[in-house]
Amino acid sequence: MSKQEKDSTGDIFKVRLNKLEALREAGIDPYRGNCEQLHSSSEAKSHYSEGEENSPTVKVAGRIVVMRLMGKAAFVKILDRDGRMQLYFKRDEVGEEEYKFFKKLDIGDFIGAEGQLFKTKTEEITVRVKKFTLVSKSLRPLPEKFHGLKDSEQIYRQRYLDLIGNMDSRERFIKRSKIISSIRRFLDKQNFLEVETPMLQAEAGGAAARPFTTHFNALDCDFYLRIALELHLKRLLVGGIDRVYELGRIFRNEGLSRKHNPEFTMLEVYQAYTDYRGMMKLIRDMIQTICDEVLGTTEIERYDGEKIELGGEWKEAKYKDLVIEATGDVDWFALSKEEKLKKCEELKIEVNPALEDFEITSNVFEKIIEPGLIQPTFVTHLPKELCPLAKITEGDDSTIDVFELCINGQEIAPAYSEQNDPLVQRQMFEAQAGEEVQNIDNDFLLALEHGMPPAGGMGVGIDRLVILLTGAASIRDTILFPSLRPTT
RNA sequence: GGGUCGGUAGCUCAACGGUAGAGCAGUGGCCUUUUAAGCCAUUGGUUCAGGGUUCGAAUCCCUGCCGGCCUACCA
Repeated sequence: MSKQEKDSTGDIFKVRLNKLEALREAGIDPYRGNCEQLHSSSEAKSHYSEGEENSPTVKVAGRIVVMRLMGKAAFVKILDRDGRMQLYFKRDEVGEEEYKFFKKLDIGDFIGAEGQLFKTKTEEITVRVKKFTLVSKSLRPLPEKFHGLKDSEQIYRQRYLDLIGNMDSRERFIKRSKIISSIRRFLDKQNFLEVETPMLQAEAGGAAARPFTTHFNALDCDFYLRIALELHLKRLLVGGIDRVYELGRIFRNEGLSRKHNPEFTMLEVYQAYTDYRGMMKLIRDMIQTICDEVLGTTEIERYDGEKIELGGEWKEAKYKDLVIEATGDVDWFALSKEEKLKKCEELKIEVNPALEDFEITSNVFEKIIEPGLIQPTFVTHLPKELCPLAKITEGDDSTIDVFELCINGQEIAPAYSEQNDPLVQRQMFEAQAGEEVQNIDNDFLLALEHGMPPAGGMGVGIDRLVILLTGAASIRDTILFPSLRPTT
């Protein structure tokens, strides 16, 4: 097929391949060139000073995302890490031959450009290009320039296209990274030590979730991907690292939803010589510091327009009081199991009748109370069955010293006064394990028997925190590459 | 796993039983400050896949694949 015939097919990829071939014939290999990026787009813009003669020369680089050719001059927008920047190409400035070459560039190509800054008549700071270089060629078309990429599947599978076309998505992910670095700064400043513990574990403990299984060839035994960070971090408390945290990925082999991704990022923090009340202050300070450093406001607007205020003191409420309030006229906790089930029916809460009493109550909490906790609320005094790793409340052996911080209708962070009595801990494990006694983490109990200082501990689901702080509609909008079924 | 909605040009979307279209992108022209630039011309389709109903299917039915939402599972 001749070049002419290929061109007439209209297939963009083939047309671009031909352009690439033509460049190479002319002695230009766009994948061999490079350029200097002295300024990012926003750095360049910050160098502008009124009056073009005062403005310095800048060297910028990025991907062409918009091209507006007007005969002998053109406006182009490039995208770099800081966003978009406009370039102005004029035949009389870059030279006739160069301008001819420029006109053959495509949207999607990477270029480097240098020139003086000026303001257009609509006040946009723009580079008046003097010299430019093609440094990488794009062979595929970009998504539509105005609407961007809309197809959710393609957004997830080809996130790079989403990041090029959808600036709100791009900004959300930048915000995620800034939130995480803000968290690290906050904890480091208070002398917490960041550590890394095993992701591959012979027994996946610290939570009640189904783990992913893998095989460890060298040891010839099945291993699990971790489902929590807790048990290793507490071993470090035993080891004398009395302020410790880990921020990393954990894996739970469970359903996918708007609020769940099988691999997600967890922060767990342990501080000795404090308790769950100390954790309250820590998490509030931490979130308010993020608001200050990253968002510049404590007021969040959700995707549906509802406002969340994160400033000031936060509400506190006892679990039991919330349940009684939500279930109305009767004392929920005085009801028999049958009466509870009946009440659930009245309240239109689907409950599996085989569940234990406290599980039915937990269902009520998760289905009608938690979704209503939009403003930050510390829910305290949870029933002991829900958290086998925490201390029993003094003077009330039915509850534990714990809070669950709920914001945006989701659990953002649970925190405990950590159980450090090795004998009580063993009992709790045994009661929970029932028949499956072999699953008890004896190595962890051995560590506890050596003595663990009193401590407050906390887990923060980072993805959900990012959902909250960015007003995202789904966890998939906060994870660059969410889990999807592979395409064959 | 169940329910439900969707999959049409590279992208954003029309057409909803009667010849598959538009805008953007692309290609060829015009245009020396544009802002989703504009103007003229023009290329581009196994309508997700496979069956069925029908004179005729993108459209109706069935099965499958992929995804969204809801739900289930879920410390």
